[in-house]
Amino acid sequence: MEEGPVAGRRQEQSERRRQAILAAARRCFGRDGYAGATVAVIAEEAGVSNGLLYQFFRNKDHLLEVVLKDVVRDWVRALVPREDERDRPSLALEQMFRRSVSFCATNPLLPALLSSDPGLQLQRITSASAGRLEAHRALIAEILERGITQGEFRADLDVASSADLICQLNSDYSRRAYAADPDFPVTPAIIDAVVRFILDGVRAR
Amino acid sequence: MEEGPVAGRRQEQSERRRQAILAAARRCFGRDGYAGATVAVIAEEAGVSNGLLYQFFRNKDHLLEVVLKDVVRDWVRALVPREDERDRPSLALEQMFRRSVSFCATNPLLPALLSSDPGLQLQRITSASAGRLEAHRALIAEILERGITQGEFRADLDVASSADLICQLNSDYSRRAYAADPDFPVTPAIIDAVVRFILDGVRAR
Amino acid sequence: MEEGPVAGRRQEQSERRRQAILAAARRCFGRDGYAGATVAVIAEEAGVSNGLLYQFFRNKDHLLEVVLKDVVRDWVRALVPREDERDRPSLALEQMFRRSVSFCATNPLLPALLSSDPGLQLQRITSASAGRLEAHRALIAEILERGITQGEFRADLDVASSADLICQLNSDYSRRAYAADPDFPVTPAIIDAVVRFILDGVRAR
Amino acid sequence: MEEGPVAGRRQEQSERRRQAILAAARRCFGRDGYAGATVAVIAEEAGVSNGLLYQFFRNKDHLLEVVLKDVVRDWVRALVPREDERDRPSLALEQMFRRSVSFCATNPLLPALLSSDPGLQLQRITSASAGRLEAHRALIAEILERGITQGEFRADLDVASSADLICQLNSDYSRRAYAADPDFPVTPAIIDAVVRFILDGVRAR
DNA sequence: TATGAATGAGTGTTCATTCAT
DNA sequence: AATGAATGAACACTCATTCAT
Repeated sequence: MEEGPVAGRRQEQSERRRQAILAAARRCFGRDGYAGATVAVIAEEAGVSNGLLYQFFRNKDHLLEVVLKDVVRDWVRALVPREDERDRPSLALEQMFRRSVSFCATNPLLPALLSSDPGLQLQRITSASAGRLEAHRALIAEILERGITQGEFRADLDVASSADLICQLNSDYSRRAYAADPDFPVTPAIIDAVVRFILDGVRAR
Repeated sequence: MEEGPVAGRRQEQSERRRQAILAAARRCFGRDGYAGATVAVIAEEAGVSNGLLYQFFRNKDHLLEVVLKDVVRDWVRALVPREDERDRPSLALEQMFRRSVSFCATNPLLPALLSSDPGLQLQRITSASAGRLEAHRALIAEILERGITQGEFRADLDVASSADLICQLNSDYSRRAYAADPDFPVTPAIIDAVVRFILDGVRAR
Repeated sequence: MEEGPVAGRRQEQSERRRQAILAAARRCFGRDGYAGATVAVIAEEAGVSNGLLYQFFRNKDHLLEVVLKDVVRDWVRALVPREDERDRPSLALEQMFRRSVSFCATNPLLPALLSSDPGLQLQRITSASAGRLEAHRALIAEILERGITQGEFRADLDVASSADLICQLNSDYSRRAYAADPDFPVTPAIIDAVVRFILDGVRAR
Repeated sequence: MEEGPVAGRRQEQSERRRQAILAAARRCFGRDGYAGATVAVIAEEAGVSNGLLYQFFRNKDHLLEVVLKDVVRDWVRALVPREDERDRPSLALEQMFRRSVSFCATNPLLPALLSSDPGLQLQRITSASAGRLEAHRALIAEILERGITQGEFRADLDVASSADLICQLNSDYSRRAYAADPDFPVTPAIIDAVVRFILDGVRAR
């Protein structure tokens, strides 16, 4: 009924808790997978009660759905080329790759999404996000086309396949950067090698 | 107690059932993920009773562990260069890539393993298999070294990073070949493009 | 603290809200049963907040208790013979029956009470209302006695049992009139038949 | 695989447990209503584990469905006129009434069904049983018709309405016989009075 | 007085695991 | 060796109740 600082503070705390739940869910889903993560643990890590979760999200599925949308949104946002990269396709490709890796290194869950984790059984859910990945691939294709036009990239490049490959490497090393598997560390040297590899593959000789 | 043909036949049937369970488990884990697969369904698909499973395997975890070891063993076996590829590093790389994709296209579960599927919660388990993946990478490194020695590959190649990258692409497209996501199909054109990318990246100019 | 028209108006609105809650509770309990009705829905239908309910009623049980008392009070009030029926026992019986049916047709919840709905788990609660039902039966007995005295009813009538029977039929058809089960509709013809049955059973030959 | 006394004994015990669950469910549903009865309590009263219940019944709903079907089947079975009552309509009506009361006095849950307990919210479920109640009413109508033909019952009897009324009383006192409410006991005297009332209403003068 | 965000005990249900046969 | 009936711990989810505002 009453609007004002009082209602505001309450609403504010409520929103803070909602965010805490989302953050905890990102961590848990990313760490334990969908089935492995329990609502109870998510709530505990968020520092709220079991039931509060259901005031914000219809059910566990819905929570995951929202988390995924947020993560993918953040990721795609990070990938968009900066203004000064517009006319330098090679740089655009390189920076996109590096930003993606950086992003994932600090963002749980995306790896699972990118690898189409069968444990998530997310057919319906991820299809919503699939469009965004497609957009990402289209973005790369666009950069490649521009590079060809400008003569910086090979004229005979198979744009579609190359975009797929680059998009794939983007996802891969981003995922591994997060997973931080000690047996397969993603060192700066490797990152540099991959960048060189990509550019070698697309650049005109 | 009894030795002879009867005991032999029994043992034989027992081994056949064990294999049936392992085959069903491969399918189920690959299709449904670890948490999604139920012991009951695995037993049913194997055509045995629920309880028999526990005569061969300590528990669900153990079953997965054995399945994974087998799958990785089969995979690595398929990757080893053929005799006639020994002295042709480029061909060896290409065939290794193509064989891996073929293998995964008909082998559920490996993709999940390769992507460190968090749904599988394989931290402890995969460490056992990690050694084999490491061996795979070493194998690639060996091919690269030979190619450099023979002058077929670039002399300034970063062997370790390149091996990592190629191993990664191996896993990626193998995984995707199995997943068969309609939104991201792995067409022959893409396979060819990836092969070309790899060879472009390592070959001497 | 403050006395005057403001306090009065506040108190007035408070009472109006209390009544809104009671009305909503009648509807909900009648429609959904005790366990099926939720405090949240009752509050919503009453147009008040969840918590306000607990300012007027100790808990859900208490709310039901009050609702039941009110309903039974209204019902019994409706049953009391009118002035002009005082000396005409047959008419009194008939009108009582018809009024009860009419009352229940527009009053949820009473039917559930009348049928000792186990879903309501009313053992302790209804005992409070039982006295009123007993009063109703006594009322019928009284009418029967008067009818016997006046020679309109059979002299050998088992008053207690007959009162019980009539009270029962009262409840039955009242309940059914509300339930409005399409498979067992309470038509005017049935009402008439029941009235005739009752009068046939008690009237002197 | 193996059929014989061993498998038989196991199967036998299994069936015994199934029956124990059904019996416990009858008691619990009858005593506590659908929502009030918990699966845990039913299992405990049946002396089995929580989970076993779900080997026999899909879920709580299904369990109730089966229980209801059984109860109604038993009840209707009890109501069918005996051979020697065939040509004596008055006796048939009387015995039907008395048998129904006896049946319900020892059979939990039927009362709840008969009173269309809204707490059960059984629309879909009971509709299956509604047919049986309809059959019951048809049975009474048949007896009435025969009585009219034989000249034992009033020629001007409204058969449909009378059948409804008698069916209703059948249900009522059956229900009350089970509920055994101390405030409204069903004494033999009352039973006799109701029987007399019914026969008075239908018999020719 | 009035709100509704927050709680947590309790529910129905699943499923890995055991064990009598 | 093999079965599958039986177990019970664990899960997602609901809802009566409380309390800071």
